[in-house]
Amino acid sequence: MTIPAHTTPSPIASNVTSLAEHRLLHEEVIDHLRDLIVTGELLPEAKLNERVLAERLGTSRTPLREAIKFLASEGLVELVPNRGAVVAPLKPEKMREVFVVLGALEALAGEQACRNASEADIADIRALHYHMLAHHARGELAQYFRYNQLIHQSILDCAGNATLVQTWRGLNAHVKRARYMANLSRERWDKAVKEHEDMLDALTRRDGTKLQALLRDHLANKLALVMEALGSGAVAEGAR
Amino acid sequence: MTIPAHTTPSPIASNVTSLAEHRLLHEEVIDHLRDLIVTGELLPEAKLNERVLAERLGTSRTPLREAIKFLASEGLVELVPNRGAVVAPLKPEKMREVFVVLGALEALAGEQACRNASEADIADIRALHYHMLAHHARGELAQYFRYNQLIHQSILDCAGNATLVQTWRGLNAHVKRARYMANLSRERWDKAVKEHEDMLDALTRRDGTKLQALLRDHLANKLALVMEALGSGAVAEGAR
DNA sequence: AATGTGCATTTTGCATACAAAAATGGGTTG
DNA sequence: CAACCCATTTTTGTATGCAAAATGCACATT
Repeated sequence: MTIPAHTTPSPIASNVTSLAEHRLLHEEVIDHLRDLIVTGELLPEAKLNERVLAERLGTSRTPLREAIKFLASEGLVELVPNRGAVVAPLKPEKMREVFVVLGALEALAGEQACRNASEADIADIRALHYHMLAHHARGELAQYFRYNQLIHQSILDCAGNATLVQTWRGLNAHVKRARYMANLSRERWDKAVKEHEDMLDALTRRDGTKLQALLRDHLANKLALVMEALGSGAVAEGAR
Repeated sequence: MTIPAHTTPSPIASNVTSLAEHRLLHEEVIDHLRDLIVTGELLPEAKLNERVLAERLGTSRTPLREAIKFLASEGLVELVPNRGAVVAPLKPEKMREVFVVLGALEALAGEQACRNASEADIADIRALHYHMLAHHARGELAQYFRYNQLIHQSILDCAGNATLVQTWRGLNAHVKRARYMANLSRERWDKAVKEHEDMLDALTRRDGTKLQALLRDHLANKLALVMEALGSGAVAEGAR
């Protein structure tokens, strides 16, 4: 029933920190609502009843509606005129699209990262990598995901392109959402880890072309994984 | 004082048509406000006074605030806690970032378009191309831009990836905004047209690799153009 | 039984009201 | 003359009110 911490306190790369003081309500609501959607607590196609949701989030309808508009622009919710909003459906076709675009973005990021990353940046990523390996070895899926995400995000950060990061983040939310629904076979999991090894290797050697290709493949494999899950009707098994 | 029609009635590629009936107020406001920002009628860093803007757009503050949140997610406005929103500044660094990402997206689109486009699609793009040439010959800049945008959008559409289109659209708004501020030398203009010739050629031959490279170069040149304009202090000369 | 039809309820969309925070400005003091 | 302080005004952030649209449901009709 508790909500996983997904606000990514990101050990490295804290670019958009700032607001220390008491955050604004509608901003809180944006993050809270996004979290509910990404973690699958609000299932795809679920209707967002304003009165009910506002009460659940402890606000009035106004900040909630503003948050919904924000998330609509991110693509996580869909606005239906005069009928409010629904959680964006999780269609296989949409997933395919998102992964294709993410592939291009991560490939770009990988290339740039090989150019721009400092040795310290790479060391940080290596550290994250070993954390991830540890969690993989212990079969701790949630923590594995966490570090996996942090690694990808760090590579993005190293590209030195905040716009790229922001764009990626928006699309990645969809992936995270699918992740929560897909079960990971040990076989696929091992494969993914192996791919990460290769990626770290390419980054260390600053072989941008190689890293680009690896990231594309990695994303393609993730897609295949998600498609399996979606195809097998495991779509609606997200929460609770 | 009148506002240029920027809602792109798009001769070809009308994918997201639907709502025939009376659109919702906050949606109107989103488009109207985006237009004001993209055309430079609202200059970068301009403060968005809710009371004034609401009056100007003929609504109350509620739909306006919802629109602002939506556009904030697109990156066209920035939210400052307890101090409202401002039109996103138009920094050279941001432009560089946007063009790099757009380059990757358009390259991806070009590659996919060479695979997926029907002959009819290509014929349509060719038609747009000739329209553009005509306007170029007559020195009609605004109409040239219009068809230029339509061509790029059509290539995107041909990629058959709605998410790609949506992502591109959001970033492209920033470019459009810069466009309205940059003056185009005849020399650069001719060069851009020549590049479009090559692009059409590659698309016709379905040479995805070539088109990809051309699009990347084309975007890089556009960036150089915008940077000139921004660098020469012509930033604040948008409107009025 | 299936399909309309009209009324009651719910829900959305927009406007307004109110409270808290920030800007403004004028006067005082060092 | 500049810097600071405090009261006033303005502006933002949130909650609430109200009208229009949608939904649900009982009942009538074929």
